Amino acid sequence: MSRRTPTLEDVAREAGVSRATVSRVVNGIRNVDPEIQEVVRRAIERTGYAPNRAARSLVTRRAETVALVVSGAGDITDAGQNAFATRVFADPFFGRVVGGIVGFLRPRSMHPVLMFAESTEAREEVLTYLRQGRADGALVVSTHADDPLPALLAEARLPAVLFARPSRSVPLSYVDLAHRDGGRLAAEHLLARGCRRPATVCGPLDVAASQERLAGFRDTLAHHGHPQVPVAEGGFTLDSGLAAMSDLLARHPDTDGVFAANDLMAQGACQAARERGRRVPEDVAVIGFDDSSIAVTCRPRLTTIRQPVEEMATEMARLLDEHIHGVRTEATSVVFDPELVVRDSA
Amino acid sequence: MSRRTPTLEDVAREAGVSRATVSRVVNGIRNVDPEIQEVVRRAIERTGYAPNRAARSLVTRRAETVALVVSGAGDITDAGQNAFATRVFADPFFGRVVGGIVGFLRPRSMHPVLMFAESTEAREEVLTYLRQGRADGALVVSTHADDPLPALLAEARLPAVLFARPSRSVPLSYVDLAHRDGGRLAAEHLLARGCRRPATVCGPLDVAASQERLAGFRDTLAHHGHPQVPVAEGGFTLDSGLAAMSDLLARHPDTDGVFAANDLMAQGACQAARERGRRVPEDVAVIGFDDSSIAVTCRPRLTTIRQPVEEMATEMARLLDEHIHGVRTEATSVVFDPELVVRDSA
DNA sequence: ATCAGGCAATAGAGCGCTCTCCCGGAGCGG
DNA sequence: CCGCTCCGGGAGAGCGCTCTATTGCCTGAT
Repeated sequence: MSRRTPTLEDVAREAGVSRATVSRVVNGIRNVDPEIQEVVRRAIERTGYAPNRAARSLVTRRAETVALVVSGAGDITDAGQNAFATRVFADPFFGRVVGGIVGFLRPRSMHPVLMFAESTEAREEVLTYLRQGRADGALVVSTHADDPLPALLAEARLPAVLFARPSRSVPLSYVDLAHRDGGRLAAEHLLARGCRRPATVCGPLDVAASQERLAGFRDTLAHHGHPQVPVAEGGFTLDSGLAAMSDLLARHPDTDGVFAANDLMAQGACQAARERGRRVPEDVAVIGFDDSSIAVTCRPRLTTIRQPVEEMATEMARLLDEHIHGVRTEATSVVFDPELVVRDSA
Repeated sequence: MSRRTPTLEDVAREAGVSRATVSRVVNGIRNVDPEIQEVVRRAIERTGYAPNRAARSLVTRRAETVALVVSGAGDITDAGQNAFATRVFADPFFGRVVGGIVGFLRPRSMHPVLMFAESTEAREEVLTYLRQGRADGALVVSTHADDPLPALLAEARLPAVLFARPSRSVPLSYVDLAHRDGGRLAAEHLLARGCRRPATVCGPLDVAASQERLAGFRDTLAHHGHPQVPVAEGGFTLDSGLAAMSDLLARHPDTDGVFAANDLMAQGACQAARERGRRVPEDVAVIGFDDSSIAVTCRPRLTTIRQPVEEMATEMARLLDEHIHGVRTEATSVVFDPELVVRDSA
């Protein structure tokens, strides 16, 4: 009737075997007599034994945990800490990332530790966390280019995998999308629908993905007789998309097709178009990017370029797992293909 | 030039003191000669020492980690695992919860482990995780009433705090909102605007919060001469809100004010109203609940009942911390007050 | 009968840390 | 000058687990 939690020792005594034998049964390794196995299993049941992870980690040098780091650039004030978290998850994109990661980790009984790294101290804390062995590696999703975290991780030789290619080359594995192809698909679709005056609400140009999407869009249009394409830069938020679209329509009232670099901005663009008396898609076609949940919930439903975020996130987790277990040693990149999803907005 | 990570022993040797002294400096306990403190600190710096958490946890019996469990009822298939995660985070509500929790944990150098418990095995895993001492306690956010997890946690005497009062009484602390007052505020606002035919798109009626919001709304209207109020039940999603509103308008075309039990459904209700040729708020006023990010991003911007989710989440973390450290032993509830936020939709 | 070889199970040495107990010296009142 | 307290510091016993080395036993070849 002791209150303390049972240990291997207790189970061993209960089963009348040694600690080592119980350990083998628990970890399912080496040959253990099936009969004894059963005895041990019953003893475990009876005592309600659960192996102490700290003790195990101490000797295996594995935490069986990975950190999921949402990383920003710059140095936000202390007050902005939880605002950052709120803002990050306001974008359905991260939910999909989490979903994909959990999909891989879970069957392995692992769970991600959620960390935010938008300040220098926060980044330092991530490094410390990993160095202390509380997590075996990090999955990093940067919200901004010029995120210093990847370089810090690489320098400290800590296992990590990034979502998207870092702006400065860093010897870490990453998964990415062929953004340029996404821009191309958007351009081709607008042209196919007969748009004469295409334009784009691009993402922040300090983000590589934005540049690529824009480049793919522009290049394709240039090949089809549109050397100049009106561009307005947004910040991947609904508001910024709305503003950029207003700006675009003010400067080029005859715009009849717009490629927005993500769905949130596409939604904003639709609202701006409506506010200025344009019908979507009749007067102006709008095409988004990501195929996030809002693409189907907003009206009109968005035609968009699908980014297989879940699969990409799953691949991240797989790569990290391989790095942690030493199966993979070289930094690797895996690039996914975008896909056009036609709905109502274009 | 050894490759293995430095231990206390190494630092002690480097500083010319004992292991115990270094430990004291690291943990900042007891009086250590300032001079020696400085010597040790420099040794730590030089060796790049980071205390091994597994070893520390082993002796302190603390993981300094809490689990953030998003729990659902029922028994979803394996394939639905990451879909569940994706869906959960599609609701901006959870981002706010995460933000509030992180806001409390972070200054304490703690980080939440994200877990999903929508199946029996997943729930078992949460219990095992805690029993193994990988986390010191759980913060539970249930998506459905009749979630069996709280009872399991209480039975296992594991520290846990819930978001929202559990449907069946369970001896665990929780934070909640005065939902009834929220319903009352919504009713009063609609009446104040001069609505004659109020109705409501309520939430799933197996959720206590939905019932309370509905009750508060109904009671208040009854007091003001509206004994019968049309009700359509939704599922807290945009689609369900849209469908419920369509239904409502079909059955009661003269409806001129609607209280939707969350913002997502309010947004759906606005879309349904528009599809049926009603202007919002001129023809029909719509009032939401939560004051989530979509309340300000959707058009028209939603008048809504604010739920201070971040503060509630912070309080959850605080309560759990107190339970873990034995400062608080009795299960406690903290109830927050809702607040009317007037924007454009009503 | 002897002994190599293989397999099941045990013994016991740590993993890196905390913390209690102990010791030596300084400070101080009697 | 003695003995007491106080305080800074060290020694060492674990925390609960894994894993290597080892023992004991049985089989089968010599």
